[in-house]
Amino acid sequence: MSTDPGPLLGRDFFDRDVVDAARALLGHLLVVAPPDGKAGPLRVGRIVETEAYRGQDDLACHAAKGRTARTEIMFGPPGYAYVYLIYGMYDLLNVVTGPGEFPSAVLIRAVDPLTPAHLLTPRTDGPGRLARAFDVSRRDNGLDLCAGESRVRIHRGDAIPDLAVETSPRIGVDYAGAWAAMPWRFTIAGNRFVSRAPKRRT
DNA sequence: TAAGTGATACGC
DNA sequence: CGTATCACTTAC
Repeated sequence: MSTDPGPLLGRDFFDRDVVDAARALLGHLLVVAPPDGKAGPLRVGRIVETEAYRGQDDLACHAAKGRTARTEIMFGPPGYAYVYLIYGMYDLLNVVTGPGEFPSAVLIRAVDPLTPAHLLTPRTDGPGRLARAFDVSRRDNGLDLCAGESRVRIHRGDAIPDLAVETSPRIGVDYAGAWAAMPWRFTIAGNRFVSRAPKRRT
């Protein structure tokens, strides 16, 4: 039923500083096939909101805890999925980036769905809703997003001009001190699927 | 505005 | 072992 989403992004795309990668991911396509044994449409969404989490010094980044079972994937090569559970309910999808094995990842916070809306149950604005709508969960942790046979992949989409990109502080990381102020959230200005930033805690 | 949910990391 | 915390969302 669906059209071919186009070429995959190669490993070299993700092999760069995470802040650059978070910016560059805007406009590209998250493509997710149904899990083995499950029916459903091919889900495709244009990435409209991302956040960068950068290394062990960044107190908002899970890698600040060091190399643990959970963060291990971030200490590996770029282009792999880092999926974890938050608040006991929501799976969040990240893409491991570089340079090299520098521990960092981009959180995909929202997509503009290209798959017809009536085929997607919930909304795709916000990282928890997105993972739920696209049926991404911890079982996908460690998947190679650059491999055509992977269930979860990222395909080339349209480039977004700098004028259409806004930056802001990351959401929900006020515990991270000065790191919370870094403008490492990237959004496509005015897109209706960008999540609404909740009021910051004090 | 608050509560829900369970893995994780850390202290004992 | 116990428990505080959490890159969120939804219902009151």
